Amino acid sequence: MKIIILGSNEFSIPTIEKLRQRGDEILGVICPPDKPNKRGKKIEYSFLKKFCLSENINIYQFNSIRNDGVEVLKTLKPDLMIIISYGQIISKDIIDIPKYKIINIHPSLLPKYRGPSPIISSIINGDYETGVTIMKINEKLDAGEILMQQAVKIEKEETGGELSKKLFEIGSELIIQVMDLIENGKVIEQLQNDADATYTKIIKKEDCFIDFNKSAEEIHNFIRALNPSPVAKFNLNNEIIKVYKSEVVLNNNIDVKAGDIISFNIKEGIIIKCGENAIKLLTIQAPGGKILDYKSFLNGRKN
RNA sequence: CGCGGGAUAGAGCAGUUCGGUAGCUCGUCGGGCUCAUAACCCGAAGGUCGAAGGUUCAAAUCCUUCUCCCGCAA
Repeated sequence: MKIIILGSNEFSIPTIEKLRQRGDEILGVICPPDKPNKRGKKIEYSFLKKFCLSENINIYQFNSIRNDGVEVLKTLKPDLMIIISYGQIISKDIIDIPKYKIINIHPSLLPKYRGPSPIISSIINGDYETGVTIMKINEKLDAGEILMQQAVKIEKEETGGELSKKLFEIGSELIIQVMDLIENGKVIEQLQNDADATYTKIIKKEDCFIDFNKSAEEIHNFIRALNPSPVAKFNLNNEIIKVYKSEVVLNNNIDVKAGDIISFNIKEGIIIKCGENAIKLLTIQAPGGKILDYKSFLNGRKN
């Protein structure tokens, strides 16, 4: 088939590679416009764009795909379009361009966790299982018919980044299976039950601050969900400290308030009291500094 | 040219203001103590001070240029 991919990051890459192995033709990859500047230096292309450049894949970039993209897409005459983590809303006239419409990899067991942050939300909620859904795009957000779905276990200490990688890897395999079914006319479209739908919100920077009134368990899940991006953080002596890894420490001392520092030394580590139990911060980062394990962080630091 | 921090031993840092013996903590290795230890004591190894040029009797430190890393803001 002639395929167009819409993606913004590296999670499209497994799918692109598998499609090429399968013998499909990638007409092009649509990715967002280059961000103008990073730290006042040169323009840095996205990982996906760099990959496409090195693999000789056509790249299309539209400020607004609804306005600028339609004519180009019509000209390309794709059989199928695949959306993998692309920020913009797709309008009806675009959906109708490809012969087999547009399908999407959504990293959750739809209709659960519709919206922009399904992976992070599932870890924050302490779920033991999530999944990947291949669905058709329609005008409503993440509400199209389900073509294929697979449950995936969430490992105990798995981070948001690790789980994302895993889910899109599995998603790329499901895409291949779905395409086989489409070609054979055997694909089954299953409606979502909107009554069961749950929704996730976009995670903003101000949402990343740790609330120490919550239980250590919840905070630990929050930290690993937001690792490596956008990263959980908290305020320590007017410095914003990012936290990448943590572990729960049993501590039900009533005399210590939630948010108080229980220990801050190399021997015992950095331990902060939470609403229930306490949390030990293992890997952290000060502003302007590198990501450090707690021993290195404390080492040269005058307390 | 968006704002800012940084590069010194394997790691984290001090020293740079005001030029004059390369330091601290951790780790590593060796030894000791101990029933034992990730604890404690003693000792050792480990450096082109990011790169290049300049000033100087003398540069980690002063001047010029460059490279790389990171935080914020978008």
